[in-house]
Amino acid sequence: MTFEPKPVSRAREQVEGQLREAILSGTFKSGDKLPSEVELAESFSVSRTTVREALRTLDSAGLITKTPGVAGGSFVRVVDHQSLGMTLGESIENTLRFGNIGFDEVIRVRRMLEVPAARLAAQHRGEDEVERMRGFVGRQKDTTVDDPEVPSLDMNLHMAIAEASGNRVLASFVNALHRVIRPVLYVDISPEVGRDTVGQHLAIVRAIEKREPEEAASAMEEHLDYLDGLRSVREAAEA
Amino acid sequence: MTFEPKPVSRAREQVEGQLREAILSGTFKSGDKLPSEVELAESFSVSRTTVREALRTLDSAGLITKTPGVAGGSFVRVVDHQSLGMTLGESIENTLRFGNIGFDEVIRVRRMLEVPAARLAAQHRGEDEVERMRGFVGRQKDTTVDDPEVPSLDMNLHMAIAEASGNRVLASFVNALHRVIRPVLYVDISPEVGRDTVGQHLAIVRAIEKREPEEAASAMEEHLDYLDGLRSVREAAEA
DNA sequence: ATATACTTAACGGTCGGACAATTTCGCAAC
DNA sequence: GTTGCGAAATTGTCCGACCGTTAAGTATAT
Repeated sequence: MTFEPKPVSRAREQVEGQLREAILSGTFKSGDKLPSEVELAESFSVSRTTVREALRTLDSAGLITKTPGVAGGSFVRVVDHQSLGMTLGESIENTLRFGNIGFDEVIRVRRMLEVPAARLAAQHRGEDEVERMRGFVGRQKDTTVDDPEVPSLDMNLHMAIAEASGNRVLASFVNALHRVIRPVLYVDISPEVGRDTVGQHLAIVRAIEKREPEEAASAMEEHLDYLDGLRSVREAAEA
Repeated sequence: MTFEPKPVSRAREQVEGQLREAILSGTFKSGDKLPSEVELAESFSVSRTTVREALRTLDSAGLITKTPGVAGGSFVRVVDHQSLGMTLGESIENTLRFGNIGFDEVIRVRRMLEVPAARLAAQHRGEDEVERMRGFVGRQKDTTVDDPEVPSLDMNLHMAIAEASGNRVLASFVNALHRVIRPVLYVDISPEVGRDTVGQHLAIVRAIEKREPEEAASAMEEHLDYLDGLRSVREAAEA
């Protein structure tokens, strides 16, 4: 029997652990306000400083939000797949900036996820979801390429497709990847590229609307091929 | 011109932002030791409390580690794809426990990633990576099903395959998913299931060794089909 | 009656200083 | 060589005070 020394548990960690467990096990539900810092300090018999450090960790982990003011306090955040995407995106962004993953690797994983997403969307879509997609494509058609909201329109469409797949893990992954892709991909696009993109988007949405999984998948693949082509052209020009 | 509201920046956030930026931009490199808390407090002209809150956030975000003692301090953590997987896994686990994503959704995304991973591994594998895989399979063959390290052996193999794909984003995603899958999937497995699993693992590894992408992909798909079958049988039994 | 300005109270945010706990290192003793 | 001990540096925790923000209530002016 190997004896494993258990790392000493600092007061902060214990408070943090108990609160995290209480939140995840549902003792505090979404939107609930947990006791004030002084109350928590008293019930744990620690200083307010220690409680605050624990709360800061939970805040940074996305489990709670803190708001000042008389009606303020620590509130349990809604931990849905949307916020999950944000959180994942941040971590990926860090690793990317750190240089320990490459942008091309992100792009390839994107393809692994978005093509099946389009296929699934064609199977599971609802009427309202198709309407949302059409809305994004329509607005994209009406905007000029220098409009600052072009990137987010594109991202919104891709995310709408991923959400229509019915798989929330898939949606949050796509969300996370786009958070990293968006700032890089949409620089210096010509009006012609804008028209091409809208056309490809329209093809994807139409296939989803018709409930044609394979058509949707190949339309998405074609779209991603087109984008990859743009990127390699641009990179070659820069070199 | 729309006037955008000014989200006031708390002192803690500014310190945190500057430090984060310094780390990500490479001013502090991996393993570097940041100035002590008192030094930081002086240079930012804030109290040590504020500096500590900022450091706590960075710690929780995985950018630094803090160790007490005379040779202690805040050190820049290596932000590689390995640690990324850990971080992503935690967030996914939270969302799963919170009930806002389902285990079946995790499983489906796993398939979207691991099948291409096997295919890519067959293309990009190195000799040492095959050796690692064989090592895991071999040890798995020699262990009994009640051995507590069976789950981690299985996970290690799947991760070795994902890493051999050469795509670190893919590897970290697979890593993250397995962190969630592991505690759920490996309960009450029979010796027969153990033998089947080893056989399927062996088939995958052999295909990768032979550099046969499609064979590797279909072997992986078969393996995942088998696991899904087990799960639905067990769920039916529980109901 | 309605809008405006002022006060109050509750809470998180910041401060400063103190002490405890942990770890490393050097040095002495055995 | 091992053990024991003290010194030093750094994070961890504590306390008490005050500042800043916010919601709500109250008075005041229009």
